[in-house]
Amino acid sequence: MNRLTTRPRATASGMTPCALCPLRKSPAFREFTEPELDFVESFKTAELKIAPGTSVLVEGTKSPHLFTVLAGWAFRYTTLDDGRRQILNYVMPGDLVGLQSSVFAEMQHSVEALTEVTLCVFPRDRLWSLYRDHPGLGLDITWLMARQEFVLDESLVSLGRRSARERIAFLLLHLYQRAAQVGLAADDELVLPFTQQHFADTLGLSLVHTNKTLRQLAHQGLAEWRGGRLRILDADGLTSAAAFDPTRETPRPFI
Amino acid sequence: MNRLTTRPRATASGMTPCALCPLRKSPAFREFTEPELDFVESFKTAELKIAPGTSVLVEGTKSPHLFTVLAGWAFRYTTLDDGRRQILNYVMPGDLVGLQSSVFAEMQHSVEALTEVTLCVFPRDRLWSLYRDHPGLGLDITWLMARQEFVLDESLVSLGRRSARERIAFLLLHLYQRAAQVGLAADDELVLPFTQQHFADTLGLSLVHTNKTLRQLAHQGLAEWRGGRLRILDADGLTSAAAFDPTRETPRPFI
DNA sequence: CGTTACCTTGAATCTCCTCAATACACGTGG
DNA sequence: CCACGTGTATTGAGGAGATTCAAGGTAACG
Repeated sequence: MNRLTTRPRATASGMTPCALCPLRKSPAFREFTEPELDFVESFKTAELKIAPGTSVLVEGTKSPHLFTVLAGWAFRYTTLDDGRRQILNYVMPGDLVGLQSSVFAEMQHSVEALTEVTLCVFPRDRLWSLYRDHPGLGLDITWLMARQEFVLDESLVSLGRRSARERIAFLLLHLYQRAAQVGLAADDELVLPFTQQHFADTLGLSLVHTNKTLRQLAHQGLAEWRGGRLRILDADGLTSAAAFDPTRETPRPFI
Repeated sequence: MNRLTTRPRATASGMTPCALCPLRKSPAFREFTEPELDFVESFKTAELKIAPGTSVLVEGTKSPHLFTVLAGWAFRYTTLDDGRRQILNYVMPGDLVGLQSSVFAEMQHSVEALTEVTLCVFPRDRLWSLYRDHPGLGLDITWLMARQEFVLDESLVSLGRRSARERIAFLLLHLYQRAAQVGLAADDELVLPFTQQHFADTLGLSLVHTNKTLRQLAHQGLAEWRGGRLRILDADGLTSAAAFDPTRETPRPFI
């Protein structure tokens, strides 16, 4: 992994040059070639910082932008007419946001920030030139989408076939693992920047039952979630409580 | 939509030439350019016919192939250690199968045929040249994946936030709509080439409860499923029973 | 004509949901 | 400094929806 020499680049003021992108330091991401880096840098038109609770994208609208998460947590969700909300997945640094609007007439889901989120903004009408001139980047997008699909598959298994206890154990492990991959978690500890209501809406459970099951896991010494901080006390116990399929290897991400 | 003149092409014997692909007649798919058609034809290395019940891909294995469904129905699923099965989605003509193995070390799910299925076989190690030399096709793959992700999103909402009755109504409508798009259904009728057990494993419900709820829908004159044939008796009633979000526009597919 | 696979229905049970009340932390204004 | 409001977490009680167990019915097939 030959690190690129960091040299100054022309970018809009205030924007992180892609060459200095903190994500590139992560071993989880692949190295860009020079032309790719140049392209991405010209493709990136802005950097956006949004406050917790702010919507990045709203279902039913059309966005001319495509985003990449540089820092912070968000979540993707849809709501039914009567207010029922289903959180589809959590969005972390390195994730792509809003590709769907490049493909469909309008957004089919919303995205909302949980912490302060820094986004790199790309104009979606230049997506075609990305595919045409930098097929390696096109393949990377495919990679990201396949990984995303895998996450959705696993969620579907959880909601369809796992008990409340299993779902919760699974989600806790999943979030820890994903956060750890981008350096947001370590030492079996992790800050969860959301409420148990979010958790319940992810799991397809009621808030009350989610809370009771979480308390059960804490009481059994498997994991503890207090004051917005998760501590995994017994990773093995939690794994078996999750009905994890141990043969399942989690794919490594890159951008 | 300027239809291409059908002319003979050199292909392996017994294989349908891509120029004559029956799927291309469908208004749901876009027209290929000449070079694209040539490439796809050379990319396609075989045509495979498999019997109902046969596995196309098996979880935990590594496949060197990428498939496209030319005809027939299949389903994609995973199983937990103790045998619980979750069907992730149904695979119909025009769908891509096995892209995940092009991206991950091994398959994370299995695919099994429901009817006799005809597959076009592509070597996954040439996927890179597809992206490099025919970015339009790369973009098409992105399109297909985005559509697939949308389907998974909707399933997640169903399993997470809809009642048994709503889930069943929704799935019936969803299947009818998808089948109709590729010419497998019309006049509110559709052949369902699987059992209620498959249905239950898709919906995250037990077989018994699935059956009882289906009977309820039949009794109320909304839809009837007898002898492998589904009849939608009251599309509007079924739609409202599904807790459909009417603002949600279903994207049109192409390959 | 018996076997097998699938569909159907009833009954008992349990998981999870809703309703309801309380506790706790935090910030605001008096 | 304390009363108060708001948002979140916690716990109990009762009930609905879905599960499991169990038993038949029906159709296809050798």
